[in-house]
Amino acid sequence: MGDEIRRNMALFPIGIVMKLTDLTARQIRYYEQHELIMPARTSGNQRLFSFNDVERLLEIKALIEKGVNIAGIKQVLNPVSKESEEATVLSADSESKRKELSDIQLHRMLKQQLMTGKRPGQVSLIQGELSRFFTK
DNA sequence: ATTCTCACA
DNA sequence: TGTGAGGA
Repeated sequence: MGDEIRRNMALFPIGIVMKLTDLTARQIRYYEQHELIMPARTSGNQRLFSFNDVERLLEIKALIEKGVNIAGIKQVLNPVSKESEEATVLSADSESKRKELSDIQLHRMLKQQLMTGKRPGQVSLIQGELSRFFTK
């Protein structure tokens, strides 16, 4: 896994990212404020995005179109803690561990469903069951 | 020509 | 989220 450096290499300015993602500069900056992305900066304070940032923005865009809000996206997309999920499980006691585990499984299922765009007839699950995560 | 931050007749 | 101001 070595070309991860290439994918995380800051390359393009916001103008190009706008065309690549069909998002407005406003939206891109807004998502950054909410820590959904954290692009690099040039010495002149200009944002520089990597391939990963762009892909991430595309995922965010997809989720927003699915009707998911920032809080929800934070749950589904969490690069800020790839191992925090497991850490949560490891640091939990037997009883809460069972709960945390089911949460993580549900978490992954929801992500898969939202990203894969499955089950057209159960959009209610996205607003109902998912709200459980948004609120808490 | 581009992007940045801030603020809202 | 849009949009315009004012600066880099």
